[in-house]
Amino acid sequence: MAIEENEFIDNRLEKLAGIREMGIAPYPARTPDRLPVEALRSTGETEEVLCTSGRIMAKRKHGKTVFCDITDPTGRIQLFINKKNLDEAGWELLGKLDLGDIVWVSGALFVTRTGELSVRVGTLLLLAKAVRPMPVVKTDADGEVHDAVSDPDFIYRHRCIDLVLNETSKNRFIARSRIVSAIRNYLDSDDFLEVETPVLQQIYGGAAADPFVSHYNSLDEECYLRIATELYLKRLVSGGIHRVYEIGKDFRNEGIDRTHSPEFTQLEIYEAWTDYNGMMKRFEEIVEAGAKAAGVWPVVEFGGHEVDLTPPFKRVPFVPTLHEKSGEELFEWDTERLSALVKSLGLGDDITDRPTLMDKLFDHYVTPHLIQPSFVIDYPVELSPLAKQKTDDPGITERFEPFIVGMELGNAFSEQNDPLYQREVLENQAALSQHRKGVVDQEFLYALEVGMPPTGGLGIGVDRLVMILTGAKNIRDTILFPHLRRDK
RNA sequence: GGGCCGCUAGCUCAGUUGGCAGAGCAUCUGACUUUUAAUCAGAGGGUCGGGGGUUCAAUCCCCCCGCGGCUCACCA
Repeated sequence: MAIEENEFIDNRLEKLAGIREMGIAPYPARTPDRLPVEALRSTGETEEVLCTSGRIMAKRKHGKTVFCDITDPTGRIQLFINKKNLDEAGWELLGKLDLGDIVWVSGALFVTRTGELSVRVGTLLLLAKAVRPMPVVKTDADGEVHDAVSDPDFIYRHRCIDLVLNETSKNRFIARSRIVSAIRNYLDSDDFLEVETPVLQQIYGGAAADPFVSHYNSLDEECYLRIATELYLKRLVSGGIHRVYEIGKDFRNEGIDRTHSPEFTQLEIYEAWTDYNGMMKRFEEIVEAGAKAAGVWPVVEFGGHEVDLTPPFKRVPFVPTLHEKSGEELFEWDTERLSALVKSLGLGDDITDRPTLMDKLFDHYVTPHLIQPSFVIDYPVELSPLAKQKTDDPGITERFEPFIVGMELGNAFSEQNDPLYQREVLENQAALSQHRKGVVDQEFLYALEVGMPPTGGLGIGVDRLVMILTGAKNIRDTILFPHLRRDK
């Protein structure tokens, strides 16, 4: 398929041809020595000839003088290009340059009479000709941005333009990278081992979600993209890797919305000789490390809320809080009455599954109040098949979910390590499952049977944590290339 | 999947109670040797998301479809 034709591209292709006719290679392989733009700026006025390179973002022509603004990731600087300072070829080349082209320049630095530090360009080289125009965004003297590219579809499909034109977007992805580095650094320096477990799995588990299904051609076998790393990581704890974590993509073949992406980044950590209380501390410290890396420690603003990230986070017990916020002793109600209530609240019709009813009611009555960082603790056992029960109350599990600004950021528990109990729960669950009737991960149970020490486990939705720490309102704004329907 | 909103020039957006389609920026031509949303003079640029219907006439009204946004549902 040839490049599309339009007035702008045709015009640039003509200039490109003209440049080649001049004997200039428009896409040279090598960049002569250069300083980053910001390094040049911080040098200030000097007679010394310095070099830099960047993308032409603005061009103001004044006859025999042309001003250009060029940028690189470090900043922006003005070029002062005067016919008398350039050789003839350089001046001719300038006439064939457009906004978006990537150039290299050398020259002394001086301040113009309007006070702008500028490169008095003596040599001008083309490093890459842009044949497709980029939208032009201008900022006026008051700092007001005009014609910003804001169409989300355009931004998601053409992230390269978003990153060049939208500073907040670029900074958010830089922050994301630093947050993830800080988390790794925190865990690595506390003797955790980072591992990689299979993405393609024959038996998927560790969560309740529909998987993406694929196929091994050479084995002629169905396989699944993982929905969680949990079961593999616990096998490693059994194997004596007592502090272990993985950061990677999980895939869930379910709805896409503001807080759900079918392909998302999950951090799971497992630590022997501790329990869910230990995991609460880990979560608090991970948030602290991330917030410091993002430069929002200890208070971050999100959606009009001042969120205080200072530990300890509030502990919110599931059942008492549900009773308090709803004003009813819901846990004492029979299933029929709960179902009717859920229906009357418009949360779903004909739900007869007790755990699901409880979950919905909790989401309705409690979750919206969890603005400041909170751990919802002590979930009913029915909601938590992989968690250990409390010794003094087998109806409650040692489990928590962290919430910030009403958003669930993860899930953690004192891991169930009783192999007989775990087998029973998983087999019962599998018998009821629509997707994989009777399928139980025997290797996981094998590992528990061999013996797994008391262990705390914690999963964190990394994209959502990045949302909180960078103010992103949609999970897609934390993912460089979010999934979109085919563009037709 | 449901509801609501949107799709007009390369970009940001007006607009037409149904009657030859508009602006700013960008582009092209010209002027200009310290400008910075440069300025001035001129020019070009559109399948008004796609298809069907109603009508003398549809970008506008109706139906279907596509893509997107918000939201509800689903989602450990």
